[in-house]
Amino acid sequence: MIFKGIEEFDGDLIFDCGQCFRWHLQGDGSYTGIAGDKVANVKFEKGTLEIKGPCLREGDLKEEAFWRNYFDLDRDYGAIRKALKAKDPIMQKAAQCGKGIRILRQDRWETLVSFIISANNNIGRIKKNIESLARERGRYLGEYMGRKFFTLPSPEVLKKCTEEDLAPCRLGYRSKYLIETAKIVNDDNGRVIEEKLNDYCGVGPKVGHCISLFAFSRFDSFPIDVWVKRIMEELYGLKTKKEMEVFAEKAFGENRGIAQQYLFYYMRYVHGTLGEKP
DNA sequence: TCGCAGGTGGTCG
DNA sequence: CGACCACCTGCG
Repeated sequence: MIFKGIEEFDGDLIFDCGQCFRWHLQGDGSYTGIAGDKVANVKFEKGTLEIKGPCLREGDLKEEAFWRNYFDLDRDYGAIRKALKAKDPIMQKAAQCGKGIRILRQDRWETLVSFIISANNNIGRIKKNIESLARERGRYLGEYMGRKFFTLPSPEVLKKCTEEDLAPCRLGYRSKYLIETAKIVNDDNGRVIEEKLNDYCGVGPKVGHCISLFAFSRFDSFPIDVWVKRIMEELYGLKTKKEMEVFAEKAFGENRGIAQQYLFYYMRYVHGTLGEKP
């Protein structure tokens, strides 16, 4: 499946800026991963996005619509970046470096599960926890490019699990959060409700904002994690989270969620934990 | 060994 | 309310 004429798409940024945890870099620069129950390999080169997958048929309009939506292809990120660059000199640089970032439109339940797991956790372990949960309780889809793929367990499956059942996943105290949350979501017929985000167990302000942004495309959500807090202290001289929230709304406006992604990536670039990138 | 990691929930004052 | 603090786990 081919999408042409895409101006802003950088897999290294999209798949490694903290919004998703199930995509893996391949030797050729492409990414292989899973979204919902769809396994795929994604490669971008010179304005052309190529998506391959074990179950992908050429000309499948439904599939095309799925990936177009998933990668938010109809949004003009160039225009958003341009507008953000005009806000201040710091954001100008951040948005410059962040060219190619897109906010995925991820499955709500999967995003909820992923970010409950992310709380007080590090990326490496978050990824392992999620894969482990999928492997233990999800549905096996098959092997693709040398890797076995499993879906995440549905609310219905997860609500029936005990903490003991989930022990092999090494989720720690997050196990009971997931089980409790699964019960609530299951009672709502499997639907994750945006207005109820903070009622879910294990969802506080930070995780809630991540879900709003990454699953509900609420671009005016501005998740403040320790990294964003650090860089805003460093670059903008702000101290408290409250100050940062107020500032972000005023300074970055309705697209402050994307601004957050640019800042997050920019900090890693500045501090050299990332490879060279113009 | 001990602190820390992309916070949250519970408990005080 | 706002300010603590315990919390599973694995890595450095």
